[in-house]
Amino acid sequence: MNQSERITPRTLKGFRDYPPEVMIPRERLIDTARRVYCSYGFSPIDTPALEYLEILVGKGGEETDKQLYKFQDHGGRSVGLRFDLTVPLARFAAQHINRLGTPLKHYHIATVWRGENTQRGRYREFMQCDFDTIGTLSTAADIETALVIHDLLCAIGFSEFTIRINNRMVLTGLLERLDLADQATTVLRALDKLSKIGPDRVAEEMIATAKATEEQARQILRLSKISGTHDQVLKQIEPLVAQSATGAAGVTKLKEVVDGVQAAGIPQQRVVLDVSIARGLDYYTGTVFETFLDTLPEIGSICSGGRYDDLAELYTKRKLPGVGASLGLDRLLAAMEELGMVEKVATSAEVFIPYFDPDRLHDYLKLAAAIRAAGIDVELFPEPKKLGQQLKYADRRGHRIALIAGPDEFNTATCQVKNLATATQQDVPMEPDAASIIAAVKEILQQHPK
RNA sequence: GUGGCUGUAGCUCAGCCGGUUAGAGCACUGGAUUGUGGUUCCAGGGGUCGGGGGUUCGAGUCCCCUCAGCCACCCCA
Repeated sequence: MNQSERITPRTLKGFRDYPPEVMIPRERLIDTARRVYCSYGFSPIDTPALEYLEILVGKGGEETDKQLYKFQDHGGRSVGLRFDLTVPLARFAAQHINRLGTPLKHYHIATVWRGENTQRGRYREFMQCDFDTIGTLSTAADIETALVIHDLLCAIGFSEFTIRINNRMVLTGLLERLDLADQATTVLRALDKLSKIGPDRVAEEMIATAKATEEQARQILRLSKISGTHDQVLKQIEPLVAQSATGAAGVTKLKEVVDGVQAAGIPQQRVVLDVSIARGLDYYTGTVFETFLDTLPEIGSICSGGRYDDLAELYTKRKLPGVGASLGLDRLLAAMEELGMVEKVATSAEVFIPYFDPDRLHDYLKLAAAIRAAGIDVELFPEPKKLGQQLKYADRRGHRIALIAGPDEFNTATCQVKNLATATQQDVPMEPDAASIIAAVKEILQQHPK
């Protein structure tokens, strides 16, 4: 082919290829998320990547609409790629609730698309792992959401992280009292930046964009000075929202959530009441969560969510309150990569069989089949190269055990079981069903678990 | 979407005021070692210098456009 005709292989901005060393930890993470979600009784769902545009538009606020990938399909329909998994879930719930009943406990692990500018841990195509409880107003579901986030991060292998919790009603109550309720979104957006830009600039922004007075801004920022134990924080918030029924209810809910979380046995320091977190998305109405890694806070929240009691009302008359959260799989992976938590292996098969004796292909195939039948992943090298080269390949790919059998071994009906990590090996009898070999392999895998 | 920085081998980078055949380390392939990997030694392959256009006798180097990455804003997982 002429060089000028050749197409440059490339990927779009914010879209990535996933080679094995990326996919293996990625799939492990997905497995972990599945396991934790299932352990709380959540069951899997999926929805289409493409939705009618009207389903997606106007749910997360102006900014999210700008980031939506939208176009006309072949039939002239206005369509869009899903921006998150919460909006499709709300549609799903509204559409199927009569058949499924409540409460609905679902998890949804899938790709979403946002046409925004890229940055580290921030892509245009990325995967979210959502779990949601639909159809109950009970605070038990809010508490459980925090517990799932906690268990999930522990299961992934984190010990130093902080789940920040707030309730939007607290903020709404305060804004009502200050007669700023109609500016809620802009005020909350500004407040959300508190940890990043500091109180002075938040105040400036509130005055500029939300038309707040200096006194109003000062009142709101009193929240930011609140700190201490859960009880201390709650005591300080109470008087600020006392005149507002909404605010008082928010404080009560907040207390119920932290009490429940504590009762479930979660270490206090991992859960922080932070009245400044507001979440950008417009649809949150109650409890909100953000989760930060203490060792890498600058990457942003890696698991966020909250209660959205009115989202499904856009699709159904029926009241369908929901609460849930979303693990940002790709952002978390970027963080783990940076923290050196991602082991670089190119294979998940523990056992490697070198193609040693060129005349014994069938014996190797049989051996591999017997080991696979025992539930152990095994790779047979495809060509009878020099043994040293094959072992080098096995070492590089991250196999853990090599089963070496050449003419000598076949003559004595044995097989060398070699532990690649410790460079030790043992001769094991090779039976037709490979029982002794399988036993030896299992023993090594047990002694040196991953 | 706006602004800034960056782009040379698979990776990390060097390459002077534009000058002839574009370098290093690591990685890769082969050999030393015709049956044993992660150490060592030797050899080799691999680049139209992100892409396109311009200035120039001459461009990796200067200018413009474009694509991509990073950073800030914005927003968020």
